[in-house]
Amino acid sequence: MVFLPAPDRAAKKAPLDRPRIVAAARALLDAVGLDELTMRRVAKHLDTRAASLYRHVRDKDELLNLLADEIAGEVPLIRAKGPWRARLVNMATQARRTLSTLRDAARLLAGTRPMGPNRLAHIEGTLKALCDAGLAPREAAWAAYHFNNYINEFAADEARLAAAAAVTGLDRSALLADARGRFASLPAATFPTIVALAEHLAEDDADALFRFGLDLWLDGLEGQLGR
Amino acid sequence: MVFLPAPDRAAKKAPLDRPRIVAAARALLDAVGLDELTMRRVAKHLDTRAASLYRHVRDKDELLNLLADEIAGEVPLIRAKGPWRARLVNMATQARRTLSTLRDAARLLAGTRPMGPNRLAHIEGTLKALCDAGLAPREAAWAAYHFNNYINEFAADEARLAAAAAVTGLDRSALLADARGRFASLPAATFPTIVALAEHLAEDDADALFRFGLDLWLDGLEGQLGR
DNA sequence: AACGGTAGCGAACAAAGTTCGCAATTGCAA
DNA sequence: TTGCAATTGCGAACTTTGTTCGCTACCGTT
Repeated sequence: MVFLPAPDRAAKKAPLDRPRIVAAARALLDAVGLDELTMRRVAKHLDTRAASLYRHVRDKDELLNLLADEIAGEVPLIRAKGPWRARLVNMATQARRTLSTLRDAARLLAGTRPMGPNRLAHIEGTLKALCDAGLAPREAAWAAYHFNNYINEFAADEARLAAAAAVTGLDRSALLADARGRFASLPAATFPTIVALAEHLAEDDADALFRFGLDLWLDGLEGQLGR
Repeated sequence: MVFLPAPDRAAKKAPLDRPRIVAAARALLDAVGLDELTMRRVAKHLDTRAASLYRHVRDKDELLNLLADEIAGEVPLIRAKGPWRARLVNMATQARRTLSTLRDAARLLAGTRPMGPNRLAHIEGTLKALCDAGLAPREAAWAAYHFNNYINEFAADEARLAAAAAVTGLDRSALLADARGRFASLPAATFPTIVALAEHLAEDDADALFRFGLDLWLDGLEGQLGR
């Protein structure tokens, strides 16, 4: 007859379930980042131990997929009204803003498959806009793939930069300045163009860079419409 | 006085150095893939133990960066002659072909920073072509960033698919067919466009998909030239 | 009141990256 | 040739991670 854990003592510790686990992972993603998001840490955050999580989640991969869709749910959906190009610009801008704000969000999305309801909702919106633009089904599907990839990968690259900054202790702009310095001091005989353009090669203006690539792509798409 | 390891016995085991370590990693990347590329395995391939590697390489990250540049060296360089657009198409096509052929090559490039000589050579070529096209320095730098990202990320996505296939045991087209099936059987009320376009959403035609996105992008770039 | 299924979790495992300190070897100078 | 210092190899160990096993305790039903 063991009495150690005081018989009733107040808080009974709410039972574990998937939503609570995902919520804990969500909180930790912000707090410690994707690289430090471990099963043990998620468990500790729920005041339990890692083994318990496996009653509710097959493995870490499943948890990350759940988390990825959770994140996707935080990206605002754009209403399917108005001219298609403005809609796509809105979608892209919002998505990037959100993904860049949320720590490691883009890296997470890039590493998981988009089959959760929230991610599907965004794909649905993109496809709708592209069909409204007048693209044939096949081209719309292809364009949607590239559109989502563009956003995700751009944001993922930003996240990688941020993560690198976190590791080195320097901040983002210091890291970029360093890269510019390296470009500038390469042998001009071997890499003349790199050296000449060094100052533009790691500019600290992600917004403009993102907008530039997006507009390029949308211009191409508009051209595609006239066959 | 210990005689155990037979005094002279033929092969003396060549000394370790960076090139030999990188070569071993290169061989293993093909043989076992990026996920199974461990320091211990690299060491074993050189008939030594993991600890020895650290005399020649700071850590695994450095080795991966070295390996990434090695891989980049296997992507053929395109001569800086002829019309800029054809050059860019050649570069992109060659790079993708190579990266898709070499197991996990693109994933590796996506996860490392492009500061080795081979990767720089490719950047130089891209920048040169874009300058020749008549872009202003700033735009050329931005466009080069997006160009290389497009190739890398496309190939990285293919690599992820291949890796997923390797894990599940199914092959690439089975996986895509499965994805198509999932899209098709979603609730049509919530995701009408996805369901309607399901058959195009995970098509098994990477070449066409790549070409489509590339042309879109180049079209946009051409438009940019007329200011 | 008994009992069967489920949830929690302590303990342990295997794999990985990395470090430490010692032994062997090598290169260089006298 | 000899002696010494610097380099190199590496066995052993530490840490962290994902994951599994099997026991215990509980909960709801009959």
